[in-house]
Amino acid sequence: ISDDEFDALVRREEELEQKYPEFLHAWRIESGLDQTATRSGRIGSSLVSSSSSSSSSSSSSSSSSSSQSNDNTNTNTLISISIITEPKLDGVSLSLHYETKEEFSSIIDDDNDEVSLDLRWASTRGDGKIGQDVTATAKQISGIPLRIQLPLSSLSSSQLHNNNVNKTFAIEVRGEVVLPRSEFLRLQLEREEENITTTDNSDNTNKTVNSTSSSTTITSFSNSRNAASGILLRKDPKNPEEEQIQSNELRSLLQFYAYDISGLLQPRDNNRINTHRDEDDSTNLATATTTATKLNKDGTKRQSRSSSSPKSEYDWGDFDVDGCVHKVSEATIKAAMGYSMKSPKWAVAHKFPAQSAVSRLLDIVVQVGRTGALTPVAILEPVEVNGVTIQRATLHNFGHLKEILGGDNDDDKIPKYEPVLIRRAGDVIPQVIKRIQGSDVDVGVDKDKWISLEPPKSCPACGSPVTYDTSSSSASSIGQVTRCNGPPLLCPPRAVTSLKHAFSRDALDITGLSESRIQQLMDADFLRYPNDIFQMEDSKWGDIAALPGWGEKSGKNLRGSSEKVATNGITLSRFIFSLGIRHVGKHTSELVASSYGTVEAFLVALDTAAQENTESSEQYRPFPQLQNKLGIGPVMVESLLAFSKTAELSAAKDLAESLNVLEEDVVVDEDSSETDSLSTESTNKSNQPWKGFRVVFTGSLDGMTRSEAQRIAKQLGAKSTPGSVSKSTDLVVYGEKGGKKLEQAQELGVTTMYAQDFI
DNA sequence: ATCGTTCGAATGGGGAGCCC
DNA sequence: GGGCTCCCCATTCGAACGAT
Repeated sequence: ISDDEFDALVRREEELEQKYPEFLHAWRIESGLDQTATRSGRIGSSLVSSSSSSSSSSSSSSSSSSSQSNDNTNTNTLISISIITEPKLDGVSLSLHYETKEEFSSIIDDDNDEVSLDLRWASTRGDGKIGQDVTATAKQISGIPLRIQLPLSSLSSSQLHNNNVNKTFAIEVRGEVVLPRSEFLRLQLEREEENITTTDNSDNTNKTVNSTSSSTTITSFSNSRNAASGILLRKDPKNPEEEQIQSNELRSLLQFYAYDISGLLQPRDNNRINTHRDEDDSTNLATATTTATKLNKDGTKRQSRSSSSPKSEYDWGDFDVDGCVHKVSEATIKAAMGYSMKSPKWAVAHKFPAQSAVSRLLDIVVQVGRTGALTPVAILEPVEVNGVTIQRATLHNFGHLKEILGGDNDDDKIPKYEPVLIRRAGDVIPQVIKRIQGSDVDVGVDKDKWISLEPPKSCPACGSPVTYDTSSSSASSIGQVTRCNGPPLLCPPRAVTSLKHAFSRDALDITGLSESRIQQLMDADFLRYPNDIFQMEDSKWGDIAALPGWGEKSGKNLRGSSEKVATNGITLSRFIFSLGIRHVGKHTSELVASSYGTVEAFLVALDTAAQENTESSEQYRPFPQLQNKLGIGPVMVESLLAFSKTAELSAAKDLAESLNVLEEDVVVDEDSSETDSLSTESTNKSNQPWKGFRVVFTGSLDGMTRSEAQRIAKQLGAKSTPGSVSKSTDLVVYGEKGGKKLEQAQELGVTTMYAQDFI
């Protein structure tokens, strides 16, 4: 529901509470949170409700609870959580990695009271994927220290007595790179002026090779986030000194504000570096009132920038802010809450409402996706929203489309030029909100002026009949995805997007091949299967370079890219991901890869599956290795089975032939491949002391991550390794600082085991 | 002119675990 | 077993940048 609807509900609740105070929950009165909860909307209420659930059911596992402070005998114990609110800067996120020079052991031995960490590298996009390496630029950005000193006392005792003595000690600092608005405006003016003068010159002396700048006209920046991004990604200029200076100047305009420090920085005994405020003090960050925390540790004196702008560095009136972020400040609770794949779970963003505008619907076109999904897209009269022109917006599917545009009578068509309300969701994505009935344009009965809202009966690209995703229970057609049911490779848009997917960065990682280039190569008969790029004959590379839009350089680059992949090889999970099997994305590919280890094993499994009788009643029979894999269910197995029976299987085999597909190794974080010793263990069925157990891990397990431990438990026959303790739990393995779960286990009489014994 | 990348949200799904 | 939450998967949009 929209923020407006939510606020309306909150107001109604307030009214009801005043009218019937006898129904107020005890926690609302006690917590003192009720005011903020209603005022700040979602964030407040979601936190309140989660803490209320933990107090109402005695055995539920609240995320963390500071166990020392459980001296309160009240059954309605509330966990006190402090929330810090900061502005959400609109910039480019940056991940900084700092590492000690020496191994960890020597740091302790030297009787230092500080650890120094040096900036190793900086990359855009910190989570999971490695973004672009921008280390060189980052070193010149104001607010990014080259070295950080941390007091040893800030490290937890478990870290100090860690077994990993011969590892270096590293932390990751995440933050936002921004260009202050004043600088942005100044740059914009400068560029506009420069453009006027250069265009004036070029009118007369077009031929003169100008020495000051490249021949392309300098376009002015349109918004400060993109400008920051552009400056950040700008590479080191090779040639003239002049450009070098200009580049350095631009870089020095950027500023960095940290919002998260993670890695091995842990609280010690819950005292040191506990709340946000303490964290600030210990690393000499800004005070709590400054909102954006600035990482500005001494030791590295940044050259102070030109004092043209004497404003306070914490005056965020000079920054673009697109909302605010509410964060849990206690480090222990933050650590317990952890991260999802994309973002921390201890922070919630509350964004400013998006601007909306009115446009007109000109047409609805149907796009064909890689999996055959037919997606309706609205073609709109161009309108300006938040400084950009909107002309298209996805309508997701035909059920959703009808709900938005269907009108009062559930029409199956809509007149052209009908006004629609649109906005940019999150200030980025064009979105059609609703139809505004009552057009001032009368289109009459002209058939061309009416736009159909019905899904097509056949694929607009290849003419194959369509199917509708059958949702398991609901028979309603709302929201169903319409799909092209024909052979994927005979449907042009599907063939192109399949190849695009196979060459994408997370798959085979071939650069220089966009969708349009792939289309071009397919039309010219150079490309049909992914493997073709690796089997290209020498002469054909020349032919490609001769195609329109190509050149010697681009041809050579593409060839270089493919040869690099061929020689360096790719991991098994990337190989599997590149096949584009439905329901088998990046993560699932890793799961599958970790089940088979080698391509050979994987292909053999597909082969045997292909020969299986489809009528088999046992769901996992075609893929016994996947049976106990968490995260892989019947639909995925079905999808793999379907793939094994298509012609694409032989294409996959060819690809495996010409590529060096690497065995998965333990470098992968979660659910990584099996090491040799483990796989022999797993094949030895007799060695399963925990057969059928449900095993829960809690506390820190020396020497291994929790996911590693969970995997090993499964090797030992464990049935599942859930995250919390319940009645059905058979065994709890506890390490240092295992708090609540251990207590619960003892209450429930579940068997427990010390982590060292487990190891 | 093209390519790859960045920012972000919305849709409807599958898989898994927990509570009742 | 139904209801619910959380994570993962696929798909869509546009502007700006450096490099080519």
